[in-house]
Amino acid sequence: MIEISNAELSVMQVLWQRQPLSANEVVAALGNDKDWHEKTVKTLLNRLVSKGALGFDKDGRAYLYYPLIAEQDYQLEQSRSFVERIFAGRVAPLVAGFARQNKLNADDVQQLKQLIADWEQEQHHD
Amino acid sequence: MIEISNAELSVMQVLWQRQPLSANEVVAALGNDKDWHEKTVKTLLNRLVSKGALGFDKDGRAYLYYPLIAEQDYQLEQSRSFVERIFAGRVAPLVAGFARQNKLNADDVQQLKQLIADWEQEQHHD
DNA sequence: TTAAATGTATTACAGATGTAATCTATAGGT
DNA sequence: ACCTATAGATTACATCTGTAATACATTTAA
Repeated sequence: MIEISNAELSVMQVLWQRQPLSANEVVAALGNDKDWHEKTVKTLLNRLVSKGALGFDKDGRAYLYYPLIAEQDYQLEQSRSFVERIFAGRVAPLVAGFARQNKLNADDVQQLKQLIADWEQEQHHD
Repeated sequence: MIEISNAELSVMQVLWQRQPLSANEVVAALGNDKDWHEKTVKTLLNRLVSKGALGFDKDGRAYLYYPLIAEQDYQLEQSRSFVERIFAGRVAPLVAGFARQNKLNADDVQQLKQLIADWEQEQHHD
């Protein structure tokens, strides 16, 4: 399993949004949120390539980077391991925490209801 | 915010289960799951005390350790920051991932339905 | 054609973390 | 009253991470 650090994740998220991007484009995209030196971003790109999380094509002397792992796969694996570690594998208590803190909005609830409906539908299928 | 590392978390979880415990009792409790040297566990206890995550009372030359932060508070904060980082703050997509992977069981769904019912109830009382 | 600019690669360095070993003080046995 | 076993404190050390600076190569402007 490829380990992606917090800072590296921000870089991945830029490239999951739009790809491929040159290093400078990544720097620019991060500029809004992060106050990182250009050199820092280049280091992160480099480490992500070493780890096998990013690939690149050459465009003259510059590289165009793109993700080698899908955001959804990453999200699934991270969710699984987080819920395992913190909630002994059960997701409901996590949602309960959000509910208790009024962190659920109508959209969330709507989506959860739909998920439940789908799940129950699935149970009936033979 | 106190940062608790992965290894340290396992120690906290033992003490959230039962408290207070001597270092040796913690070592014993961890013995089932982890293959850690006694010295390693002592180091983790020490770091957790330094970080303010554990306190202790003296019992002769030994210490009896107990958590200074509540498991529920820790879970809430970790959930919040995880969902923020990975899912832009919305919890429903996380649950959707579990659903897609058939990681929801009837209990989970039952609890989610209850949460939703409570939430909707709450919306009504002005 | 040569020098400057710019892109990537390499090196840097402090703090956190995993994983202990060693040091020091003292409770308890003889 | 001592000695020894043991508990906690301190030190160790490699790797990962955040955060760059410097080195090196090569495109391109003059």
